[in-house]
Amino acid sequence: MSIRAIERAMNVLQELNLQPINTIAQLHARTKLPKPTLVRILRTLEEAGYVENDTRQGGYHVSALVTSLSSGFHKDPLVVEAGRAWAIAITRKHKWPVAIALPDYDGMIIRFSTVPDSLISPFHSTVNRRLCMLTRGMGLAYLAFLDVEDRDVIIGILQKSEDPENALSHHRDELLRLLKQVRENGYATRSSVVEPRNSNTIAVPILAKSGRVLASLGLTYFKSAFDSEQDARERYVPILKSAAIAISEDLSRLSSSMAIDVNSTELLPAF
Amino acid sequence: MSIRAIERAMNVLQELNLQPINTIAQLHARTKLPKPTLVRILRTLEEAGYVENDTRQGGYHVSALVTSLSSGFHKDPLVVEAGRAWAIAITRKHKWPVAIALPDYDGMIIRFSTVPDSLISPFHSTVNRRLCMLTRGMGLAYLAFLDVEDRDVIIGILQKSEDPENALSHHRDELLRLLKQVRENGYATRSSVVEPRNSNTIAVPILAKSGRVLASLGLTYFKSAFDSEQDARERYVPILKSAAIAISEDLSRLSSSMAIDVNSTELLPAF
DNA sequence: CTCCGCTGTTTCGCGGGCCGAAATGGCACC
DNA sequence: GGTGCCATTTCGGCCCGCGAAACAGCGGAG
Repeated sequence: MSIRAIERAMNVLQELNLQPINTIAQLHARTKLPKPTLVRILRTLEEAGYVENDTRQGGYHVSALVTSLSSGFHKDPLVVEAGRAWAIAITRKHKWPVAIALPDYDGMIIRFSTVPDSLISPFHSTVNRRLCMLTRGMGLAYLAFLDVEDRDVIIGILQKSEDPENALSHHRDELLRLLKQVRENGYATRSSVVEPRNSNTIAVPILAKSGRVLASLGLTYFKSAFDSEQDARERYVPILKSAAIAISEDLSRLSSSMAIDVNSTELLPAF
Repeated sequence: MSIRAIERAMNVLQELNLQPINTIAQLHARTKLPKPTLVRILRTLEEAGYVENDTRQGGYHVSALVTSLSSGFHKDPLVVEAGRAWAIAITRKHKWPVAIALPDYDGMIIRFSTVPDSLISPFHSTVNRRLCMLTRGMGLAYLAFLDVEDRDVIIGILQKSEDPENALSHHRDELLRLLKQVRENGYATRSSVVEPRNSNTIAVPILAKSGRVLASLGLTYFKSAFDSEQDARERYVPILKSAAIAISEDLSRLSSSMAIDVNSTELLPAF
């Protein structure tokens, strides 16, 4: 009962957001649409200004105008707003993509990702993607720092799950040992039994000043870029930890409603 | 040669982003599309999850999923990334919408706006909107702090413009007097001869540590909410000034590539 | 050079999907 | 009950999007 052409166009636009550059063949494979249809849809989006056909690179990519399709929506939690600039700064300096994930019932949802900023990264932009709590670095980094009561509620929920990625919830001792270690280390990594195997994620919790865990901050890299896992951890764990602390500080300043800043006006230069 | 249904849907989606809630009648008036067509497009977008039909409020609005249409794009300048959290914090506390604008040739372009966050605001989300340099608060706040050389280049360009909003460029003395006053005050406001008359904007420059002006930060309010213009200025100018300084500090920390933070790891708590 | 396999793009005639005037149903106010 | 105005549904016609097929433009292999 709805308009097929529009559904297709929206799917194409979503797909275009998943990669920096998209060939017709890739889009054809992912959307199952006939190529002439894709060309027509892409031309339409291009004439409307949402898409650019980069002939040098041989493919299409979204343009700046796509932001106008969502500019009316930003109800991101403040922790995402506070964290996004830090995430971008890390990616600029260290190249690998960084993401911020928030808890959602029995998993984590990625709310911000610098994948598009990361030139070397062939990863898909993973905004709005759901991550399992027990096998993903960003899930573990959150769960491990949750207070015991809330944590046990979530583990209870996970035990009812059929998802094999939640299997660890049935081995409580093993799970608690893992969480304890995450807490001691101050970071978590993705389980090695889970896809994709050629990359890994290091994640740290973002804590409120009160100590409550709000979100997690994760960096993803290709294993092949480092001699060992240990190398990557030694390099990025301190960076992520200090960024998490900086986000936490920004956050408390922001939510304190700028009372201090307003009072200190007399200290300001004359502008 | 392009697909009409898609063009229409994209226009509707853009319009939906301009107001928190949109009735069919409003959309009909703005897009000139027949109402049955609108209903069909909206149902399509709703089934795809981009739009919600809020029957209580009697209208449609974009949903969280629209972010997936632009999640692959964030090449915002760092100053926008650094400033957005502060803009949101101001709007949360003081309700009025706040925007960040960047220079673009002979005008300013709004790159971020908290209009959607501002419940009281019936203003349109103005992201990507162009503002005149000489009549708008955000333009003057930028231009006044530009170094003399660059400033004169822009004034030269403006003098060639036919736009009546750029008329002041032909009265150099008057213009320079205005800019001098903006510099002394540390803020600018929108010219009173320009639409919309029922609101006003107070804007301050965002300066790099080097002193170079990067962008402007503006707050818009209804005149009727205050006894006088002076009341509004006394209240919001200090807030905007301190926020601009905070953004500037965040920015220099972010672009210093976090070298300091990384080295201070030993000071961190154990997480 | 020619063939091949792979791209992205254009052609074109068929058919069904989108279109919108008109009708319907719903709600608020007089 | 009447009168607007609203969102939504109906339905027949016509147009417009559809996609198989053909075309064109590579680069590499034979």
